[in-house]
Amino acid sequence: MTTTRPLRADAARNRRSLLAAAADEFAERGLDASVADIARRAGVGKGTVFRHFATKDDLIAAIVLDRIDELNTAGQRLLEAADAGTALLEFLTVAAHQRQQRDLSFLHEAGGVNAEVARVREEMYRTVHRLVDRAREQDAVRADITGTDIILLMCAPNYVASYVPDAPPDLWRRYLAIIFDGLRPEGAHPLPHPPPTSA
Amino acid sequence: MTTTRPLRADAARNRRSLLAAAADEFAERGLDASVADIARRAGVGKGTVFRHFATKDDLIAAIVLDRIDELNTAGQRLLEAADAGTALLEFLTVAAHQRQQRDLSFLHEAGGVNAEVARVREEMYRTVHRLVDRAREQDAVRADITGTDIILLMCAPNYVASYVPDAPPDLWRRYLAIIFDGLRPEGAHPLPHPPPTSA
DNA sequence: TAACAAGTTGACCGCCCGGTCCGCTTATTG
DNA sequence: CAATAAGCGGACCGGGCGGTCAACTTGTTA
Repeated sequence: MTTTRPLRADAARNRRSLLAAAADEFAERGLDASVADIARRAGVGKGTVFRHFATKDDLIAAIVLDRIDELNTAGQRLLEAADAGTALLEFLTVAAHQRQQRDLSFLHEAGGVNAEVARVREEMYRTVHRLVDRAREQDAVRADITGTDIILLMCAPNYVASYVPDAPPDLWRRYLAIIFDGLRPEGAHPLPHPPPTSA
Repeated sequence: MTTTRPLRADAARNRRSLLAAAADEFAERGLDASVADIARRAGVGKGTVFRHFATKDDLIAAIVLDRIDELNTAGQRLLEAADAGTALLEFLTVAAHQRQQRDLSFLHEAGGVNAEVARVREEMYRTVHRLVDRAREQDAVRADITGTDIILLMCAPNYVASYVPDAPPDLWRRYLAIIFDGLRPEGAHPLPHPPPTSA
C-alpha cells in the first residue's frame, strides 16, 4: 500500500474546488465540458487539474465514485425500512434527485475502465438487487421485474425530463411516478421480452 | 420556388449512400460520429458530403426529417384504428422500433434551428396529442397524462435498453411494456407534479 | 528564516474536427 | 464525339481539445 503524505493546505483546497467545479460543469454541459473551462470555473490553471487528476477520465471517475457511494449508502439504509415498496421508491427518488440537474447518467458508462469505479458500482448494484428482491417478496412490485431492470430504469426519469427546455427542477418526479406505477403488481400485463442478464 | 434541375445519376446515388451511411454511423456512434468516417463508409470523399449537405447539421436534419415523417405517417394511420389504446401502444412500438439501434433520440434536440424540421416535428407532435386524446377518451390510458408526456416518454425504452452492453435488439420492448403499464388507468396513483407545458 | 519540496501556471504540442477550395473526372446533351 | 457543366476528392485551414513541461511561487519544516 502506498502511504501518501497529506496534501499541502492550498492543494487540498484546490482539489475540492476542482471537484465542485467539475461536477457543476458536467451537470450543465455534459461530459464534453472542457478541462480548461473547469479549471477557469475553479479559479486555477489548467495544469493544476492534471496535477490532481492524471486524465480527464480520472476526474470524471472521482466524481462518479462519490455519487455512486452516496447512492449505495442510501440504499443500505433503506434496506432496513419495514415497507420495502416505499423503500425502493425512495431509493429511486434519491437517485434521481442526486442528479436532478442535467444527465449524469454517465454513471453507467463512465469509468468502464477504472477498477475502483467498477468495484463500487458492482456493490451498489448488489444493493439495488436486494432492495428489489425485498419489494418483490412483499408484493410491492410485480413479480416479473428484476434488479437489473431497476438499475436500467434508474436514470430514465431524469432523461425524460431533460428534453423539456426550461423544465422545473423536479419534473422528473412526474415520470418517476409513472414508471413506478408500471412496476406495481396491480394491473400488470405480461412482459414481451425476458430481462437482460448482464449489466 | 427554386426549380432545381434533377441530380446527375451518380450524384443521386452518392446522396443515397451518404444518407444511409450517416444513419448507420450516427446510430452506432451517436451524433459525434465524424463526417470523415461517414464519407469513408459511403465510399466517397469528404468534400462530397459537403456538396450535398452544407453543414453536418444539415445532414443530421435530412435524416431526422425522414424519421419524423415516417413516424407522423404511422401516427396518422393509427388515428383511424378503432381501439385507441392499442393504437397508441403500436405508435410507440413503431417509434421505438424505427430507431431500435442506438439512441437516435436527438430527434428532439437536432435541428432545433432548421425550420423544416421544426415544422414537421410540430405536425408529428400534434398527431401524438390526438392519439393520446383518443386513448384517454376511451379510458385506455390514465386521465392525468398528456400528449406531451407521451412525446417525452417516446424515446425512453430505447434509452433504457441502450445501457445493456450486448443487448438483444428488441430489449426495448420490455421497457416499453413496463412504461405503458404505468400509463394505464388501472392502479394509477396520483402524479406528484403537473405536466410540462412546452416541448 | 532559510532551504526545499510541493504545488502552480500558461505557453506549447499533437491530434482531430468541421468546413473550404481548386484541379480533376465524368455524366449529359446536341 | 466533342463540349460543357455538374460532380468529385483530398490537401489544406483555423480552432479547440486533452495533455505536457519547465520556470516560477508558496506552504512546510527544522
